[in-house]
Amino acid sequence: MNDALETNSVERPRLSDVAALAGVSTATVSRALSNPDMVKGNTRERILQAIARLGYVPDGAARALASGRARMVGAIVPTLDNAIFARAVQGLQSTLSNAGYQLLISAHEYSLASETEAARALLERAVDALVLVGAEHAHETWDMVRASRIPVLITWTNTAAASEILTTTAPLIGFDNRLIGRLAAEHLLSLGHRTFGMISGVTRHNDRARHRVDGFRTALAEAGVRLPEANLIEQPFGFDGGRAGLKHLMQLRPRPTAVFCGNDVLALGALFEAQSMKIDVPHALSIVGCDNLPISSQITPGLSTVLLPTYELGQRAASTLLEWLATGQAPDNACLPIELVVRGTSGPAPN
Amino acid sequence: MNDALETNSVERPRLSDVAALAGVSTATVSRALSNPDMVKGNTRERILQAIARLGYVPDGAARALASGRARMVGAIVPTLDNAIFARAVQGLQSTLSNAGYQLLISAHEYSLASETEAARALLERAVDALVLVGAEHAHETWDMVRASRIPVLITWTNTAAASEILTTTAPLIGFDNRLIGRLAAEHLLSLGHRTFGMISGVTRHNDRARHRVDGFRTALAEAGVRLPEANLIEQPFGFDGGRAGLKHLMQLRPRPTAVFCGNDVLALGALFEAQSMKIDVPHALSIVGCDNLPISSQITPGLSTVLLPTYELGQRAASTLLEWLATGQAPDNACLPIELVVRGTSGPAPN
DNA sequence: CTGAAAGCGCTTACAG
DNA sequence: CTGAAAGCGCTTACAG
Repeated sequence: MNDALETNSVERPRLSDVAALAGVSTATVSRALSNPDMVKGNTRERILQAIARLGYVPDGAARALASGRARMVGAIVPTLDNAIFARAVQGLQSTLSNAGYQLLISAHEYSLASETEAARALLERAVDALVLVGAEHAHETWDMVRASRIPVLITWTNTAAASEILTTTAPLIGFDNRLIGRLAAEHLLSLGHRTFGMISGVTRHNDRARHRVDGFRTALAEAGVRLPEANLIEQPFGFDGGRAGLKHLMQLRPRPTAVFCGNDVLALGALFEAQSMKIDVPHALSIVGCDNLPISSQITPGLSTVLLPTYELGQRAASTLLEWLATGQAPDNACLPIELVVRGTSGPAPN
Repeated sequence: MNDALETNSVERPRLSDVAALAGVSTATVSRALSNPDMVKGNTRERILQAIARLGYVPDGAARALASGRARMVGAIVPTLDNAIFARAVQGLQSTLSNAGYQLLISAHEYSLASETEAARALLERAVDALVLVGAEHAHETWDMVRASRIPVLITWTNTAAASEILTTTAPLIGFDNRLIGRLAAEHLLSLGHRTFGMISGVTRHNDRARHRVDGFRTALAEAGVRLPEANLIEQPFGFDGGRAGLKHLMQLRPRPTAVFCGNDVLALGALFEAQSMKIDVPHALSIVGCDNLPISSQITPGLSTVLLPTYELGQRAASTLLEWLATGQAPDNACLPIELVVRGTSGPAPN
């Protein structure tokens, strides 16, 4: 019965159409929508009916311009093609949308320059806040972000960028990436390993990767074990990187009996390569990853890993940002708990 | 040297600030930005300098309101937690952002109701276009989408929703999901299998899943093979679903010698369960999945699968939408090519 | 090639 | 509790 209204009108209905139909002013309709208890129940009723009748959907651009809030949050991640970031984004998105915020997403594929472009693009959409991964960003990115005066949250790390010429900082919600490396080292040391390898993601412009290397190396050093340069290889994240890394490590002499990988994708690649090479994991080689991807608990032979609660990270980042937006109070830094999950590592084979 | 300007101004610079500094009208600045060759090179120069000097970033809300284009596209996917959707979103995002469009993303977790909510939320942000997965959506979703009068693209399927009480349709860019099932069936039949099982995702409200079942069953029937009800089990997407599905199938008598899974996540779960059950894959059991996730080419024993070019799908959807927005011409439907990738399937064990 | 001015569709003090 | 009106920061015919 409202077909005529819905189907025949050439124009999308406006707030004023609703107001006219309900016999009130546009101001009242606006209030009924954003501040329902400012209008009398009776009036509200009529307005809601008019809205339903017309199929009215507010225009976010106008609303954002008038109110100064777009109810959108931007996020820039390295890639969605790694489950670990996809999960975090999922956590971010679901928490935001429950609070009426939408997520504008962009990926920079590990390029600082495209991150800058992405930041510009998101800021141009008038996002209310921005989520970044890691503390290391191009000067231009920091400049723009600062100039925009919107809340910015750094995730995935609990450590401000080291090479700070910049005074710029932002609240951090993340993990202690050094501890990740330390947990791996201590675990492998406790099993009796003495010869190690590490396959890291590319550390340039990636503070998380660097800190993981750092923590691993430091913990080994504390135990009196040195990690030679050759025993640390950087590879692009991906199965192939893990495979190439392992291939390299396995031709070293003495051959490492334990390998720590910067994340689970590398670790899985290493595992697959070990299988191809007929290396007996875990008896001839123990592998520890990081992330605890769903697949990591399924795969055989077992893959030990450091569990990162990334979905929770996404949720936490979202709720932190929402509170920041609501109160105007910048939040404290937070460091989410991580834990080592042991599956199928063993001591070095006696020889 | 522009520190004073950048750091001390309390307000974010406006178009009018740029105009004042460059000594032109706001109209000219606006043109310099969106239609550079409408302004003299000389003038443009000065404007660009003023912009750089002030660190001006346009306000997207105002721009969207005035121009009627937000330069944003909304996408609603079932979940980002499956690599296959994450990849498609990545393809979508990168193509869009190259064209100056940003992606507003939402996930509905296989709930039609939350899809409706997501659609409303995105439409309220005044997106210029919308991308949906599958042709089956709540009545309310279709209504809103139609009322919004923006381009809407259906992806992942090449078939309009069957139970169309609705006259609503939208251009389709996707795969022939029936063919996926058919390819799996024909492959397994050609190996000599006669007893089959299928682990499908939940088919309710999921046309893609339904069509895959359909195609599998139809192709078997054409070869004179019936798929008994008990040999088809629906499971939620996830490793656990695959595991549970396989457990069920393996206790049937006669026991299936070949299993087709609705996607690779289910197939991997089935594979893991087979390993747990010490079933020799592929000799005692052949498994075929769908998607060709990166992991699927790495895993042992081999997993045959139907390769879906989902990254390309994302790109294609983006470019189609961009052209639609540019020309106003609704695009034709498109069906992307798929192909069977054979890895480690075998004929049934002789008995 | 450039400017003055209207207008995009909302929100929000300010009155009442 | 409600309305009249100004204003958010752009774009875009319309003139010149």
